[in-house]
Amino acid sequence: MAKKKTILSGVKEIARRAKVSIGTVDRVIHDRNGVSPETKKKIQRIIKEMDYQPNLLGRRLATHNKVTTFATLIPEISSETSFWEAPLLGIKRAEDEIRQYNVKIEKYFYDLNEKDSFVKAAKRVLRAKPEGVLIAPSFIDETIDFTNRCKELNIPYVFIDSDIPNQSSLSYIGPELYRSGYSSANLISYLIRSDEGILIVNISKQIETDHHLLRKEDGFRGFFKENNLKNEISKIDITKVKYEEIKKQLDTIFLKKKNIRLIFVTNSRVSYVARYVKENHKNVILIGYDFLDENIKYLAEGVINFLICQKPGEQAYKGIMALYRHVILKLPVEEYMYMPIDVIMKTNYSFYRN
Amino acid sequence: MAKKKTILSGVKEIARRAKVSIGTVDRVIHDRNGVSPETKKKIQRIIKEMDYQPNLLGRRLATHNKVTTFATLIPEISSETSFWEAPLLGIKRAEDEIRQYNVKIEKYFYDLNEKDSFVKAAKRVLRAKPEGVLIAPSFIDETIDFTNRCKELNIPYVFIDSDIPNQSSLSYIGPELYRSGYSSANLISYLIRSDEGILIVNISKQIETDHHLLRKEDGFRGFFKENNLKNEISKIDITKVKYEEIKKQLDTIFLKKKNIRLIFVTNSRVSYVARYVKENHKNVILIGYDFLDENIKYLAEGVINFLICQKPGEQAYKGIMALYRHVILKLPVEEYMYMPIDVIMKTNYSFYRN
DNA sequence: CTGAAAGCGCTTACAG
DNA sequence: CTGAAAGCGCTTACAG
Repeated sequence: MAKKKTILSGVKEIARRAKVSIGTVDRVIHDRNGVSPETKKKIQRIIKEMDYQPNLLGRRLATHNKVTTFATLIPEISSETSFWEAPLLGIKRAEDEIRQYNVKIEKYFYDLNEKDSFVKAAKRVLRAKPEGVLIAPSFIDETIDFTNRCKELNIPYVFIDSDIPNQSSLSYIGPELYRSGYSSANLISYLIRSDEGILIVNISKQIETDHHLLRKEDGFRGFFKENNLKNEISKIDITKVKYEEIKKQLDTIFLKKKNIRLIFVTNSRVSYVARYVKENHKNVILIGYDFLDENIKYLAEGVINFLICQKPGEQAYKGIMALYRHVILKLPVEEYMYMPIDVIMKTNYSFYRN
Repeated sequence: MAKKKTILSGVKEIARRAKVSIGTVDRVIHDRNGVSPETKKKIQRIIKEMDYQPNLLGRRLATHNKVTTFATLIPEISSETSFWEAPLLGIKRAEDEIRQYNVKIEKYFYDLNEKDSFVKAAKRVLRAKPEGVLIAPSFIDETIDFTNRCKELNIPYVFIDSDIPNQSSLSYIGPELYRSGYSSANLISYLIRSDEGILIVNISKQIETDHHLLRKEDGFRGFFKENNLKNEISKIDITKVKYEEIKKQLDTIFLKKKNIRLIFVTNSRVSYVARYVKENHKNVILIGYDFLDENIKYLAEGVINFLICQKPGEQAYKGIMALYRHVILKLPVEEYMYMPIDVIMKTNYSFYRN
């Protein structure tokens, strides 16, 4: 077969029509300097006419040697909760997928109980000068300091897990926390009678600053109020994440409130409460958050009845892919990607993808 | 900067080490004829040593002009149910994504109420000689006839929505139906007292052959039996998918069974029952399947309380991507991809991705 | 301001 | 049985 020069496409066809070289076409496509206004206009018109879409394969192949580095800044996996395992896996999954486009991901971690560790890790991130950052913003003020520096340095960043609004992040990928508590309340409204009591349990070393939990609690109470449900709602805040402490506080509240029929734990620490419920033979419905091994164990046993899950692995995966779309592909990225609010029971968890 | 010939990679590096041309390397990689056994062995050894992974970008770019055609064979969207809208959207989403690799998708449809329409559409698919087929196998025997022909012609196929085991399909992507009913029963067990009755409603023109519904019903009953739940379970099969007929049968059963507190509709036709419940002011909990506009409307109103959803759009999307992975990328494909069993309420449906 | 050439990693004829 | 060359669509120096 003789070479068919008849059907050109892409930059070549544009160049042919505009009677210029493909180099000039490339300059216009990327809005680089050094093209006369007339030539530029003509080429832009032709691009419009053809509805030209660049072939990403060609583009990526041609820029093959350019390494792009992203940084991630998330809590380390601790003995208190293995929650952050899933996001890390999501980051690695994204990394595997885009490695072939020469993207490297440098992972930085901080201790959820140490503000300082966040500040230090953030400094190291800045020193590395990545071309994009994924952040789980546990400490609001410190995060804002950090993202302000990113803005100065023109480094795009995405938030996962919880949002800090109005920080011009490229995207937020995670739960809508108010709605998450609201929806949990909806489920719970089916599980109790009007004369039965509810206990809300917040477990976190720094509850005052832990906006996650408070937003969820707000949503929870919002649903009950809006729907005029009159169940007695008690609540305890536990700031020492130790079983003995948790047991003490639960013992106290159970003594005071005899009608507690259901416990709602506002985060992944529900397994501590599960242990208590199991050891003390409490006949309660127990609902908590997150698909962790320790939680699934109690779910399978029937001690935890429902887990609300919001795909933390997917959040991180999508966060990296958003950076990739923005930085490499130069494609638009959704500003908010709210995760579904998933209801997990002992009979459907095996099909769940966290 | 002078050309760095120092660091070669990929086929070039293999060729350099083996002291052959890249053409010969290519022949070995694709197991084509015309390479002496010794050369072949040597090259294979080097490939192993280097842990060589082909660059898919380069590969796809080089084979850019080869058009691959897949066919899809699913029910058309009918006035009875808009269920098949989501899979069609999933197919289109996959098509958009792999269009740049020159994949075309030809879409064939059949009428769920007309076996013959399936047979005819299947014939047209075969005539088109696609390189892969996605099938929603509503009619078992007819599907087996069809897939047998595909096997003869070496055309790979995937099933979505419901499976026909042992038909050597490349993959099944859809619900595990027994487990789906089983899990629904688990949820329902929280919603009723032991003295309250349950009504199972199957709605389909051909219930005897509609393995979907029966498998779900089995799973449902299985849960109640295994957990020793004694609720009275009634059931009706409705084979005329018309509101008047459905109303008549529901009227009859409600007259006979005074303790019905919860209705479980085993497929997406739950909106018919919702209309009945609403118009007749029945005080029941209503649970059904699938994220359809007509169902969501009743969910938002509070007439339907829960919908079980299994991402039909995702099923079709993954089905096409499985064909793409197998046919184009020559990568392995999972034989079973079971969908999660999602619980949708009026408060979380807006975040759901079907 | 513009063009011609080389190259990204691979595949595809073609020649021998 | 093997090699040399052209090409996929794009980007990147370099020369003028």
